[in-house]
Amino acid sequence: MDHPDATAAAPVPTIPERPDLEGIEERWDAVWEERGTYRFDRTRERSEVFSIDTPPPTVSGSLHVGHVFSYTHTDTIARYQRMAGREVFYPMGWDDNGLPTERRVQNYFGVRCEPSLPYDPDFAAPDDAGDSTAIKKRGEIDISRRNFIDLCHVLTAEDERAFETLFRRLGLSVDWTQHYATIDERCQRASQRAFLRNLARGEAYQIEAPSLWDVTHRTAVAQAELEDRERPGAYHTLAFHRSDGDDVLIATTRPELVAACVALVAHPDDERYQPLFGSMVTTPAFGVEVPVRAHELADPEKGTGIAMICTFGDTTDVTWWRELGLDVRAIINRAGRINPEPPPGVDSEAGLAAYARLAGKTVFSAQAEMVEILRETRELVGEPEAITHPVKFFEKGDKPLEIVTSRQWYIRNGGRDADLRAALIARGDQMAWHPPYMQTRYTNWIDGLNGDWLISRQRFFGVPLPLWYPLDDDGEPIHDTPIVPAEADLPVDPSSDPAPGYNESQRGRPGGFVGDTDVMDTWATSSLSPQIACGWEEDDDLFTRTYPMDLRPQAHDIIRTWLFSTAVRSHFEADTAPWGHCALSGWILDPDRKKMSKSKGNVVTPLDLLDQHGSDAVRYWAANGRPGTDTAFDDGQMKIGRRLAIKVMNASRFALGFGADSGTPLAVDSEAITEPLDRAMLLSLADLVDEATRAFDGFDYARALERTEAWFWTFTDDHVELVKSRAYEGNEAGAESARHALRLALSTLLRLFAPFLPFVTEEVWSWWRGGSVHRQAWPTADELRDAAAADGEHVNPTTAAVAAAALAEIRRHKTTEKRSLATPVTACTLTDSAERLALLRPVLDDVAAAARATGIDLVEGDALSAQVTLEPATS
RNA sequence: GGACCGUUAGCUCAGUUGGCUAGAGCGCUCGCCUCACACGCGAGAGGUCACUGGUUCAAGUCCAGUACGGUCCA
Repeated sequence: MDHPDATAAAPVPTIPERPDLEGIEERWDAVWEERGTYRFDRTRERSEVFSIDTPPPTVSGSLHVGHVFSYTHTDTIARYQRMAGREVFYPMGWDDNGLPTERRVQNYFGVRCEPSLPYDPDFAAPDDAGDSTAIKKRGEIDISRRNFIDLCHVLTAEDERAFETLFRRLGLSVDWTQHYATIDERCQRASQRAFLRNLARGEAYQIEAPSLWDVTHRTAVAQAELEDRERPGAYHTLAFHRSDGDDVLIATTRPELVAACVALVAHPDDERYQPLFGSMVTTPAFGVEVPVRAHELADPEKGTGIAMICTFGDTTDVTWWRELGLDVRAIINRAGRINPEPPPGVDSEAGLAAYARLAGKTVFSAQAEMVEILRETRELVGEPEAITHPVKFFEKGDKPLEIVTSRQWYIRNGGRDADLRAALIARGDQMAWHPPYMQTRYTNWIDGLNGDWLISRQRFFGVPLPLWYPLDDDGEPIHDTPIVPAEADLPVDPSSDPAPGYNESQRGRPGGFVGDTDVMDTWATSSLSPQIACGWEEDDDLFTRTYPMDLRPQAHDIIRTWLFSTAVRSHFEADTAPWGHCALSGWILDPDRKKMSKSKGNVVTPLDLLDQHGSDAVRYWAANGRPGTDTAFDDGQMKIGRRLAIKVMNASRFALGFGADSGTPLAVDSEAITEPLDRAMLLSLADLVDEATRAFDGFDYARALERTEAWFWTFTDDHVELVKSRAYEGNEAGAESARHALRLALSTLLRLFAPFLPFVTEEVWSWWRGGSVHRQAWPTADELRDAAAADGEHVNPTTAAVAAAALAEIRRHKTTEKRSLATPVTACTLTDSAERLALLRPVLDDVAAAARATGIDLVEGDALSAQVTLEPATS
């Protein structure tokens, strides 16, 4: 069934005298909203729907040029699909869940989340919010997690309004009645429900194990949130001691961990150390006996080829520790300081004395102290050798990650299971990747996983793990038997809601219960965006019409996080890939080819850009960025976009100027199109439609735009000039042919441009056509080819190019003579090949008229040339 | 260290299964108020397609390698 706009009757035309672009964004946004132009029609079948899993931008920041860029790409595809007959499901989400918001709420309101506090239903936001001096004076107020989350809503609501304003201004054809926020109740419910189902099926589990730990935020982090940063460090060569009195030298960048050393390791093939395998050595300073072991991960090239294994210095230590079955001798606590108590094995007098000098120190100062100790014991060999090496950081952190042992929740992701890994890689083959090489990143990431997905975070602002634990008679939690809520009761906050079957008064009491205080990783919620947007388990009707979704657009840097985790959730929950297509957009680079970033001060405010150039112009620039390709910020392109929008208006004014004052709607009658030049133009346009359609079907919006734009400029420069005289003052049939062809071409062009320039095309469409251009049918080449041969006569499509070349040749003479193009030609002889002259003859009158020539003589020759006599200059 | 992407006119980029004298826009130069548009129109200059080999009748396009830039992962 067609949308009503597609069949709306044409109005009496109203063509402005001097059309301009001022204010069209606000005007049309209001109209689209009022008419529900982009409202999703949920009566349509799945096969008729095109559903888009829009990336929810992080609310506690501000939108930047990169958003404008990539969201425009998606919108061009949405608009194309809508015109191509699909009912587009295009919701918008906001990602307000997570650390960035937490920090902002904390600072803005002067509060601190204390998950052990009960919910206070009467709590009101502090009235000195935003006043940092007042807050400093009174200090932070401790509030419950649920109250904290309420404040979050207050603050993010403002940002979300600003974001919506910007996106509307940009012309995104989002259905604004469909939206979600990752911390809202619906998302919390979905997130907890999915977790409980993962748990029930054995896909989620908890384990006490060494994991990556950010000491600043005091939380565990996942592999996907790591980044390597180059940091200065130094190799310290230390002497371990053999029982025969010889020393074994090892090089380490972390001498402060000697007390945590549990073994030495070298490569099994390393002949230097083979005699030592299986023997014991003692550690410097502490005199602890540790074994020498063999493992392939030891790098013979690195340092002295033999390394110390500590619990835990890095992820390789964890691997060695696990695979070699070593002891635990942990010395770093969750605050990133050396434990007050020495680890097992450190019990000699000298060892205890040395350890006492480290206890309580930060890792940084412990290192300095340890080096001092080793100098005193003469077990530091030579001087430390300064190096630069990659160190693992939490992407949002500013101190190196440590590894501490803690009880955490995980979701299986193939990191420990070859079958699951293969299955998830195979999911990649069920999606079409745009551009295709992005799939390699997905596959590589999964191949490189070294553990399951750690989802518990020791933070507050997030979706709580929906779990309680019974307390034994001593008041200790029994972690092995977590208590789960009924799905009907979701969402729950275990720190405010009592466990099922218990009273709140039993919280924390022996024999009672305790709530899990952790929240889930942000990605554990946003990985469910298809389920959330499509109404999983809450709106079955919507779900069957929209899921799995058609398109996931996103930036390529979050393939390892958002894209992959979404694939994991859909794999478990629905045994399917979450989408048929994923489109990866590139970065915006500044003119120096560096990634745009705030710290460099080169970020331009998107709203300023839209104000300055107009939304269509900014979209034009964005749509020129090819899928997956990094693109330089270039306001020159925006200026070109603006010129294009203006040109569309002016050309439309010309094309529609004939019969516009008759008081009747302007007709497009293909029967009237009889002139060969008009017909040849339509054939060329048909080819363009084919090409643009093919490009869009392959998600290559940039190509569709490029071709349409190039065709349009040729159209205005050549075709319009060639038919102008005939349209104005030709005989009845000739004039009508020109006019109807111009209108048909314009109607087609407006639709081809509509995905890119939604405002100006809608404006021009409204001058003479009914309904919204954005709900019209995408043009087809067939309708144009039929119109070009309404009477069964076929024209050679090359005709248009030959005529244009002839006109250009005459124009060149006028330019060379430095005369106006309006200068009359008193005599003209054109030479060209016989074939081309045959094409030229039927359209010669058009060429002559455009050249202001009384007549043109044709002479057969090798190549195109012209002899032109101009009317003498009157000076 | 591994993988992926890129390298075409001063700048930004097209160039689809190998087949033109390698294109566009911007910028530059020179002109032009031509009844849609001076926010415009016409014309011109400008390139050893990063480099080295190879396949082929034919390579910007395919293959191998090198250099440089970028990204992701170790």
